[in-house]
Amino acid sequence: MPHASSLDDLLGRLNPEQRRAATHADGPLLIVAGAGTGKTATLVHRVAWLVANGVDPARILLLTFTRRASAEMLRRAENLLRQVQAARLGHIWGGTFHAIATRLLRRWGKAVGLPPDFTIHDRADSEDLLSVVRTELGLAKTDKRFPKKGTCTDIYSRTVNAREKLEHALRQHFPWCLDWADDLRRLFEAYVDRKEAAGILDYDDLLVYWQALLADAKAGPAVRGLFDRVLVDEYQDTNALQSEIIYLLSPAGKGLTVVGDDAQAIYSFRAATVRNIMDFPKHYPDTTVVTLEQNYRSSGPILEATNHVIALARRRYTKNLWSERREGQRPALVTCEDDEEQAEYVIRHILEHHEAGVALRQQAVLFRASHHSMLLEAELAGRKIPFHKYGGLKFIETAHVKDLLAFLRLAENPRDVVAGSRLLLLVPGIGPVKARRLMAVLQEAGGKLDAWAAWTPPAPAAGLWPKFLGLLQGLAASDENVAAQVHRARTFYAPLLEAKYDYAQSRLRDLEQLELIAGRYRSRRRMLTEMALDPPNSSQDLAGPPQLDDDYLVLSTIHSAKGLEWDAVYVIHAADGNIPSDMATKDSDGVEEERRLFYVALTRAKHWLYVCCPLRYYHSYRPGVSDHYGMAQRTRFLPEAVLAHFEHSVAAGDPQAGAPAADEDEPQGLAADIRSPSVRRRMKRYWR
DNA sequence: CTGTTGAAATTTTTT
DNA sequence: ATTTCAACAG
Repeated sequence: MPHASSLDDLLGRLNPEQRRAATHADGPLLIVAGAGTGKTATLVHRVAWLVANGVDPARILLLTFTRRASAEMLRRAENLLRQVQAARLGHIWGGTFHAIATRLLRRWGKAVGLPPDFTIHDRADSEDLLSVVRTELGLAKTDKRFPKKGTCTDIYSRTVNAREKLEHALRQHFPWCLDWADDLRRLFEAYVDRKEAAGILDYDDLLVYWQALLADAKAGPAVRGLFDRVLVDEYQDTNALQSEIIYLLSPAGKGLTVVGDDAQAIYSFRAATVRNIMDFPKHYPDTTVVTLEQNYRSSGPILEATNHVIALARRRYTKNLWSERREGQRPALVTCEDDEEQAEYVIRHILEHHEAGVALRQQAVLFRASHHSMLLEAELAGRKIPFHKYGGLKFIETAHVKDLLAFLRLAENPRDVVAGSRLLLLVPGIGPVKARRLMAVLQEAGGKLDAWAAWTPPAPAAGLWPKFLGLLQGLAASDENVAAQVHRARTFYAPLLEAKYDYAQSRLRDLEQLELIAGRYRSRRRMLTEMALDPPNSSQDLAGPPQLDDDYLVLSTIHSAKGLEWDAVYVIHAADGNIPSDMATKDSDGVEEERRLFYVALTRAKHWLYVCCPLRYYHSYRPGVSDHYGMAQRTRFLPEAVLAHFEHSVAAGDPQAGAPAADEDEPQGLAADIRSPSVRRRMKRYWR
């Protein structure tokens, strides 16, 4: 081990437990890492240590929760290796379960009957295909309403990922759909056939086929043999199917390292189960468990408070997070009158910190549901404070972007019914019935677009049809770069867009952005795969290489904030009904998960933490309630005993505005409009 | 068949 | 506010 001694110096910066984990030999290893305990540093050092000790980087598999986490870890490990002048990391296998599955299946999928050029459907595509199949089966017109496509997809996904029987999944998670069990079964069977016929894999299939590949008598050992070391991050958020994949990759746990924190399990709605991490030592005899408890992230008072929040949870791996830091401000619990006052308060403090030298990107506003930040976004936009929103509606999910990508997708896979129908419906005179027939024709012709040339379009489509067909044939045969293909589709599509949507100008600008970004991809297939697996979060993401000097505030759902940290964190809408979400309070498991979610939010903060609770909140619809305002209660996760660790304050209105209080009998919404007439106008822009 | 209009129902988090 | 479905005119 030529570099062991210099690496030792670097390892010396770790605490004893971290070092034990980083330099563990090759028996199964479970690292239980509390929030802010240097989990990433430990993993990074472990990767570097392995490579410095002669493990071939190309035989290391690093599974992370997001592509971003993977890139960050590889970057830091590479850095360490450079310092000890050891081997380069080179071609380590890093990425999400789904991304790695794609790579493996493109290469070895043939062994389980997959064509190498399969198409990947994202969540929305899966819903659409399921909906197509549903109408074909005639399940749409029944006396009682059939579950919505989104619900159907959730049910399907759960049975696959949790490996549960349909009845069981329905009883546990979708009891109101129990009546439909038989129809759902028929639907799912037809859906599976349909995907197979069209060469389509959805997210769940990527895992299913990976599992099948590993279980295959011939291909299994070959794929397993690719890796000497397997490291899995965020193990508490893996599901049953993923845990099987891990098992098949390393049945005895040799070379296997998993890292996680049961107190931060927040993805059970995606069928993740905390049992994976709890039972790990049972599944892999001789597991070494290392627990990281020294917190390096948060100030003493913040850690004190978050420890009390999570102490009220039921949990099994007990950790006592401690820190050497005592100093710091206590976290604040801020009571606000309403949403607007909350936005005022948050912005005021963001600006104060900013003036004191804390960059905007070192500050984050966190919330439970994507729409909780709507008003804040409008206010930020109005004051020209730059921000970046993670989670929620993605750029890729907007109708016009989906339309444009559908051109490329149909050219890539002419059997893709979802892309095809979407395009056909754009043509005037073509409705669902003709679209379905045309897709059937295409399917029978083995995907040859020429099959459409024989078709006589109805009068309204006569002018457009030849151009439409010509474009698609051109794209299908095209070997131009991807940007040029996007350009051709955009030129054809622009007038249709203008006729179909409001705010055409801003949508057209989005498509220009899309054309720019297309230039980054080597091939059309590459681009479509990336778009499905790792879509850009917002149009800002597409705007080109990030400027080092540009600074923006971070807005994020709590889920998307996982693994990240900021100097100042503002948790908004910390009221019962939002945190915990009303949706999740039907059983105690749901409430416990919401508690962990709240805990994740609080533990993102390094120096300043603000928890805001608006007393009055707006809800869009509630049966039998005409009044659209409700009175909120502080979140149940901050009972009196825990509150002792918070500083209390009341967000008084913005002193600068000096607006008179609203009249008692005047509806609040109207008063708000009068005070700030531009807010509503700005809100409208949000939906573009 | 298509395209439009209206009414009823629904409500989160994401690879 | 959005999605879904039914009714109806062309």
